[in-house]
Amino acid sequence: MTTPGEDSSAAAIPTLADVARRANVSTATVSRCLNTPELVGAETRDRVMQAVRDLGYAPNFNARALAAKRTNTMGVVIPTMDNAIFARGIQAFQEELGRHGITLLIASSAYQEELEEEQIRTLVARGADGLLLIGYHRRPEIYGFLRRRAVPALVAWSFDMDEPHAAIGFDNVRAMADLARRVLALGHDRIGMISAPIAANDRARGRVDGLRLAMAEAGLPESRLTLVETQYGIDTGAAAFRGIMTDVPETTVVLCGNDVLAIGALRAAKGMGLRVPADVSITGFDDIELAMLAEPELTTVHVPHREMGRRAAQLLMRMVEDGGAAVERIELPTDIRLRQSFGPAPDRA
Amino acid sequence: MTTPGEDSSAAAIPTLADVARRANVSTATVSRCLNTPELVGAETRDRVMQAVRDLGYAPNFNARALAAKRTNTMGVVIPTMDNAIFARGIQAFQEELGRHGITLLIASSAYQEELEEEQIRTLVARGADGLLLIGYHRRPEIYGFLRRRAVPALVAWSFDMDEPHAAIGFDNVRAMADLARRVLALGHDRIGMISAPIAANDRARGRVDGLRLAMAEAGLPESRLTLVETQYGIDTGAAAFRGIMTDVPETTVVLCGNDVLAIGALRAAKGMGLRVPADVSITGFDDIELAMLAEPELTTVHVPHREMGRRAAQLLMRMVEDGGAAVERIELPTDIRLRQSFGPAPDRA
DNA sequence: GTCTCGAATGTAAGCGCTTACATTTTGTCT
DNA sequence: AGACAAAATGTAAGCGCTTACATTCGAGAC
Repeated sequence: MTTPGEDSSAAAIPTLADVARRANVSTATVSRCLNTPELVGAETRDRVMQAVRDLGYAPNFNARALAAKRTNTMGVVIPTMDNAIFARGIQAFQEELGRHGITLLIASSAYQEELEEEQIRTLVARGADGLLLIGYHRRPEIYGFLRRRAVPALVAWSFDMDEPHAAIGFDNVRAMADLARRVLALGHDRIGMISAPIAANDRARGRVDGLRLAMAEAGLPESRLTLVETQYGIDTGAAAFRGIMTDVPETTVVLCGNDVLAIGALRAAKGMGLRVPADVSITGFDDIELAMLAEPELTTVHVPHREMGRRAAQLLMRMVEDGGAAVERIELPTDIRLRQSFGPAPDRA
Repeated sequence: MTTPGEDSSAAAIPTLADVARRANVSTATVSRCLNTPELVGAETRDRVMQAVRDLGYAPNFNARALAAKRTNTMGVVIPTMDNAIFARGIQAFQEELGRHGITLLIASSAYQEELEEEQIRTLVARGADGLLLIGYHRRPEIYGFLRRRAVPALVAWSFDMDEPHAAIGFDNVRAMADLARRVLALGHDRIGMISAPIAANDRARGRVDGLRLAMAEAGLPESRLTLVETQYGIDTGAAAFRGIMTDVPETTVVLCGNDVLAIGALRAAKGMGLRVPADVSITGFDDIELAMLAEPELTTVHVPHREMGRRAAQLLMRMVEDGGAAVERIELPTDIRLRQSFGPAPDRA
């Protein structure tokens, strides 16, 4: 029957020691079989692996992490889950990590700065080997904390040569400036912009700056710009658009800080009986799947999300490898997708 | 300029013992301050907390988990991140957990069965106190494994009284049958259906079954149904729609297994010059944000995602509390949102 | 044969924390 | 003033794993 102390009903979770006992080796050998099999004799190895199978043994991750100081885990804190923008990039990031046997811990900050800090600390406490962070903006203390803990962090979705951190992303200022130049070239001179809240979001800020830059180049005074900041969302985008067109009916184009806001604007325009782009042009940013489905199709800035995710994974793994010694910065190109929602400025009678 | 002893290169990560030393107490007391402060004298507590702050101490999660056998962590495996359908529910799930100081580990299976198994095992190895699983379908071994490990698991997004597992969700069969009855009542008798792959997906299967059920009730033979299975995606939905309308041009309505496929179908219809719903009706399932933005607005089955997420969290926490003794099943109501994409069957000349 | 060396395995010391149990301190009641 | 319970704190044994170091063994090299 059952060996005494091996009461099946109490079937405890098998441990390394159980495997060792069954295979008649020391725990060290079992551990080696699992981690560095080449150091173990073939015969022994087979015996051990058989025992592993028999017992249905699975290593306890926490114990392993504790003993080995390495977790094969990366962490990421995204502003929100509920957002097609990050979904694609993160998915690619995860896939690439998965290919290398690394698990991804995902946390979301709900666009709240303090929550992001907390999540970062949690991730570090959980032993993440490296962290992917969205955008540069966060208190210096956090970066200090990360450095002290020797946890390599990679900033994504942004790129700025003036920032000292490792990053992979694109230059939000330049990307938006490029788009804005096209806009201005078509005679638009009463500009609206709907932006996500700028305070804690360098990407949003950069996009606004890009527009301002292009306007300055074109000699358009600041007064020609109507800027509205609003939370991320289709509804809020729609409301912001209505606000702009009510306050400044002469507006000929509304640039949006992201596609979701733009979709909202598009919808609001339709609701107000405005034709797009005959009466007013609308543009987005990100080129999410929806952009091409909108009616009319949305002109927007295309961002290589999947490539960014994939390469972010590779880069971060490398950083973990060599202790984050070198600070690499990778700038990814964006390009403008001109679609139906954008046309020349209307002739105002 | 650095404070002596704060040599950034050597600054080791502070441990419980460091805090204890600095506060002049035993490690046990520090631990109690952190976990059960009411057991510690006020004065001592202050001293310890001060030391914690001074040192910037943060508990090592893995060590804690190892010693305490409790991680305050839940896990979830979702088919894909890149999917508005789960995003909302999971976000609510996470928020509710967060309110109770529990972290969520998210893994994605890319709709692959084996990958899901692997992720479940990983999550368990990482010490998740409980698991949220999408749908019932998975090998019995997995459920056995979970039981042996005493990790409570809650199935979501599905509900079936015949299944023995704890669950919170809705009856996919009934929900789709309800919608289908409405469809049939309006004279449609050449039915197309675009479904996600059914093999490993009880939700998708249930929805198809629901349609079949309604057809049977209405006395419509199986031959009146054109069923296409295809991967999740707008493009694939569009392709499937084209396929159906090409093969069986008399089709008067196409029901889709989810909104994303339906959006694709809508788009394809437009591309083919078909008017919706004058020439053909189209319906979706899930009522994601896009449904109302589609052109025409999409008729669909509304699912209370956020409520499901929130209550799933509560239920799962309770299950962890009492060791998953009682098997609770919660059925959530769905309802039909009739919108523009759906109308009476056209008179075929 | 003896010596050396490398391969295979074992021994045991932690990793940073929790917690049962033991001990000391304090306050209360007679 | 003494006895005793309750409150506060300490002691120390692990949790399950990795890994530096020690040991054993057999195969050449001489």
